[in-house]
Amino acid sequence: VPGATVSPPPAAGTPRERARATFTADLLAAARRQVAEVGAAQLSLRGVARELGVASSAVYRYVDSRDALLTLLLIEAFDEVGTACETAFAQTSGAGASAGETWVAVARAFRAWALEHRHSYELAYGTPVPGYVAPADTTSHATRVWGVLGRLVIAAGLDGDLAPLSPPADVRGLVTPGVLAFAGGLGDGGPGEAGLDVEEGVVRSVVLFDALVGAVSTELFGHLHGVTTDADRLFGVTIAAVATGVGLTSRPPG
Amino acid sequence: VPGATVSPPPAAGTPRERARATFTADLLAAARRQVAEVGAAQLSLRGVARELGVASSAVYRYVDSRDALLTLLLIEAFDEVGTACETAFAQTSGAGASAGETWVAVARAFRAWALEHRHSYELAYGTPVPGYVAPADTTSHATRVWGVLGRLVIAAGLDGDLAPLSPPADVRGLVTPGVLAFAGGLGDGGPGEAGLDVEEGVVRSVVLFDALVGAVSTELFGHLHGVTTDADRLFGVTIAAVATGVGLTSRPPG
DNA sequence: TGTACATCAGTGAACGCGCGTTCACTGATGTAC
DNA sequence: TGTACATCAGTGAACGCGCGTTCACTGATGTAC
Repeated sequence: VPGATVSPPPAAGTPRERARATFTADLLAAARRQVAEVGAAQLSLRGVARELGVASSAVYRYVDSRDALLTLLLIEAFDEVGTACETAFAQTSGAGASAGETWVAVARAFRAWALEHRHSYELAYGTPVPGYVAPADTTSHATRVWGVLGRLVIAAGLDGDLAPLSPPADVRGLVTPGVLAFAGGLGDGGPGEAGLDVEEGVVRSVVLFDALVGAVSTELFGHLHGVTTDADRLFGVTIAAVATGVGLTSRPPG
Repeated sequence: VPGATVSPPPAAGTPRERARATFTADLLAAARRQVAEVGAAQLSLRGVARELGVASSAVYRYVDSRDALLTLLLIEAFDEVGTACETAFAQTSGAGASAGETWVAVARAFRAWALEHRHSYELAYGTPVPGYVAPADTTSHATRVWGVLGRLVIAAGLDGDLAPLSPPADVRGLVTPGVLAFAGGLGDGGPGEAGLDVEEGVVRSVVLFDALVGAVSTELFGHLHGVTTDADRLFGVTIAAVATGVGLTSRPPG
């Protein structure tokens, strides 16, 4: 009956596999909750096991080590924020918004995710967790936000919404070949086809990325505590100002 | 002999007091080294005691708790970076540089300190140390960098180097009264006398501050790893772009 | 100058806590004939 | 359908480590008379 295995039933696999899958899901959920509560640096396998009502050694049937669990959560975090930014980009630019408006929407999505998942943000963009180094296979997930920023710049160029860098800067040789290749593969046919300087585009993306991390980190880590009466609005103004800096013009409608 | 106590000798105080002072200095130095090596989150009183060759309980004669020690180091960090920025500001603006040039110099000083004191930067501007809350008396030290940025904006306004916020933004009611008062006391007579909108000036300072933290955090926390061939130059371009965003024009010389 | 007392520095043991990881083990679930 | 064996899940105890903080204590350094 080889055909039977082709179309998987609602819950696929042998009973054992299903049990394993659900327990793994529970384990990840518990780990997520733990990170949300105490932060990634304080994530402990024993704590997770405790929450699941299971011996601490049992966790090792499902996960190689604490660091492996951290990696799973890190990938999840990058995917969440990546999806949030991609969605915001698609919806806003799809609705015919200017590059500046799209940028603000993406930035707001980034911030909203960070505020909702404070400790995931810390794990992804904060101080590295002591003793933990993210393995190489996390980068493809981390890159998704970069992809959005890159396409944002490209779209702005295509729409004529891109002012020259001001002050003018020589960016030749600033960007790594690997990243140049990555940027070249973005958008419809890439930035080159749009007559854009790829290197300069990457630099603009870096400024945008720095702005995201800067604005969210200062707010989340308490450096704006007592400074503003309306963090939301201040974020918007801040983000818009940076847009001007990178040359993302927000043309008046019409 | 009350007059004798008025002019303190080179090493002041009773022998006991002097011993206490030097031991305290040694303790702080060891704690500094420890933070530089393993990071603030991993700072331990036992580790410090070990480095000093002393019983762990002995440290409690000099410091109330681990948190109190962290506070001392945090204040030190803020003072270091504050001094660095203040010096850069004074030297550059004193040499007749434009607002844009002064801003770049201050930003470079900020970054240089961060690179040299990685873990102090993390303590001051990174993810909060789990379980530690900075007491209120650290804020006056944290504020020094803010003071530099504020005076920078004021100086730019006085020199006519300040373009209107672009895109124009309504910033009324955005800033807390306390911070408005702080900003009003900056510079020679304050921003009001220079015909500046104090609230708008604070917002500009926030953008600059976010840019500092953003650029340094992304670099230090590894998010630009493999992106650039010259982090120094990229930082300069990034920072200059933000200057344009907040309206700090760098007029061509002459 | 000398004695009696108070102050302070530093010791070492202990309390109580938490952690990651390993390992021999008991049972249950699957598989092959 | 039934038996013999292999696989896997989960247990509980243990190893070895580190931490912050307390506490009764020994000595040395200071102070008052």
